Amino acid sequence: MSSAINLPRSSARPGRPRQSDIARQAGVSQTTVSLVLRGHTRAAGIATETEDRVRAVARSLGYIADPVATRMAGQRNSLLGVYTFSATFPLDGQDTYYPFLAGVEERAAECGYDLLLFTGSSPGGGRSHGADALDRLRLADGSVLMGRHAPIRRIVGLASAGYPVVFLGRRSAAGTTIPYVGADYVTASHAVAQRLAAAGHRRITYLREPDVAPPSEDRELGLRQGAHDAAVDLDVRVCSPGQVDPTLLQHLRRRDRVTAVVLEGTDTSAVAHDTLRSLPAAGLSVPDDLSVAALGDLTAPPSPQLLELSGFALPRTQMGRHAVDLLIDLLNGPVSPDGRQRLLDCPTVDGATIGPAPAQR
Amino acid sequence: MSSAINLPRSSARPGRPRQSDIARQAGVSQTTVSLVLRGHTRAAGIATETEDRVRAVARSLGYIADPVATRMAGQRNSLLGVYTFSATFPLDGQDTYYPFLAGVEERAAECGYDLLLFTGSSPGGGRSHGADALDRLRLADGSVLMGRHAPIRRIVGLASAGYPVVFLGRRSAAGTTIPYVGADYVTASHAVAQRLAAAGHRRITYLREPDVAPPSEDRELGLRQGAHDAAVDLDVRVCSPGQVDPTLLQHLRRRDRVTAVVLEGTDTSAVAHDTLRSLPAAGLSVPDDLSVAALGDLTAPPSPQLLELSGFALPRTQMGRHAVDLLIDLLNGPVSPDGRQRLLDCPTVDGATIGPAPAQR
DNA sequence: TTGTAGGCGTTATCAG
DNA sequence: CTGATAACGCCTACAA
Repeated sequence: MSSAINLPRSSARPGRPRQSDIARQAGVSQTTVSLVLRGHTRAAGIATETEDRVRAVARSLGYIADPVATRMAGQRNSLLGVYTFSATFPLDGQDTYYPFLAGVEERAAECGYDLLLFTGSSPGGGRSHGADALDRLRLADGSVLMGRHAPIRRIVGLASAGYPVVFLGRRSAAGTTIPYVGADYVTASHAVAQRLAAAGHRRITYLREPDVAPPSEDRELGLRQGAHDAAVDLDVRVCSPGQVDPTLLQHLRRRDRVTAVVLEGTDTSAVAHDTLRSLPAAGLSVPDDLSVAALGDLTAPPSPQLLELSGFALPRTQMGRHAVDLLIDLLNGPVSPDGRQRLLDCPTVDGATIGPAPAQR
Repeated sequence: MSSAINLPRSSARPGRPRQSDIARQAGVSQTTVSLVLRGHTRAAGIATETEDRVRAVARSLGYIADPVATRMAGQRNSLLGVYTFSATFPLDGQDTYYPFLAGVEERAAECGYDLLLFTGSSPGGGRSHGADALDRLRLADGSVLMGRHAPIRRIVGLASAGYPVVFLGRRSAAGTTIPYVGADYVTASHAVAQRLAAAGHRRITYLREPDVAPPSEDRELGLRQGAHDAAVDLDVRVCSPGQVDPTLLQHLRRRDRVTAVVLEGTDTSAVAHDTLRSLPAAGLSVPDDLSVAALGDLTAPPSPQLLELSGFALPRTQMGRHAVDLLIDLLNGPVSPDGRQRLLDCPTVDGATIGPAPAQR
């Protein structure tokens, strides 16, 4: 019989008061309780007297709506997923993703959403990046995705299956473009080239990481255009982490007559850090012997006493906030194609590492 | 008719696949799907063939159980809540909570849990700390709570209502003690007093923040005991942020003959940072004129070129990991009272700011 | 071996 | 103005 199921609720378990408890004590129906508690009393035209009575009983019982049931009844769960394609919280204190998360969290809070942090992407985790990892996104009403490397195809699949997704960073696959909030690397990098040119530099080198990822592609593009527009010699040099050493830097400066080096911030910024660490050993002082510019702020400063790098930063927190806004827009209905992609300006960082080009020796 | 209600689900909205969808495609009942997916196939004696078929359809549909419904039905959903009593991600880049979160995330991932980040606590958020904020925790199987200031009473309420909770930091209310994973501030602070004594300091001052919070209480206790054991003069000085200036420091050194100052790391470490910033203006060099020790690492270093502070650090990431372990233990059944509270050792930081006590002038 | 039915606590619709 | 009644998605005791 169902009594075996019912009894524990009504008697055995002291439990939390339910709307039906209030209803009984107030002598109304459970529906009325719900109406009153949700403030629909006007719309439903409920007697003020009734309302007061219900409210009183609710208070006296210390009633609190069960969030689980509430979300179950509404058809959304007010949960926004956050998925990072890489360790969400890198062990070595890299704070690449943290500011994004901060922005996401801030805005989500303001909008009444909680965050579902998917942990599948952690290295050594019990879960893999595999198929089911992405499927779990469905737990949330919609999700913000990020990470330098992401399986676009599958994300496109998700999105076109109607699942609301926003990528933090410009991403697109052949044909389709998924909703994203990115940084305008092209424009910002273009400006960096111009600044270097304005400082008199005629030969500059961009030390970029070898992996193919939109941020690096966009930077290279902007830098090339900027260099071209300013009639500056640009050498794009692809380096793996560990390949940059004092010798290379000396060669650049002495042999190739390069007067400015452009670095980029990535999830590890490994190449950039290598470069900065190699400068002293190379006997090059910044910006006297060599100017240095950064495309995007470097995470995890290598040493404390470094000069602030000139270049531009990423509006990470802002990006996080906008991503949430876009996601919520998506949740609330279709968004025009134009509105689905948003690029934010990168704040310029004056810094102290761009100086006038040294006279040719 | 209900068709008006049913249609949107089955056709209009692509939505998430439900067990009934699987059931239909697999030609079985929804019950069977549930049984199979929960692994009750043995107990229920379900044909292996049926099971395979169900599993295949589930996979092909990318089925994932709705965590809300799962919990509603009284089951676990493999979600761990994280609630911070203060902004989880402070705007000013303070990273007090981040390492905790990192530890929690790591361990949760290893154990197959996702994280539910409750955002109710953000300042300026649309939500308050109010009643419902804490109640949303129920969406998760259990929760990790943190924050220098927390409404213990209500947390005790939650815990004694049977909801699994672990506090990150030692917390107790009159009578009850909630499960926690804390840092052994007492022992670590005691050791700091001893170290100062060993360096010859006979008069030291502890500049602590005015608010009453367990970390500060424990530190004061340990420091007092350590000072007592080492026969050292300890002055505990309660300072509000902004009250520490060069003049105060000069007075301490010149008038009170204090040779060492002890600072504490809090969520803002405001007083500590004020102190550090005031040192140069006070004409005091560290550690020649004055030794400085830190009880807990200071978040958000005030200036880049500071010496590493001697004292101890917090094993934040470890604490986060242990909190998850404890929480999972709690989830799996009763934990002995002894096991419900865990204190971790604080790693000693040698640093460069404790020097021999200067000779009395 | 599989399906039926009822319940979890709330919201929403629709008669009365 | 109020109260049945039916979802929401899942789980499980019990029936067939």
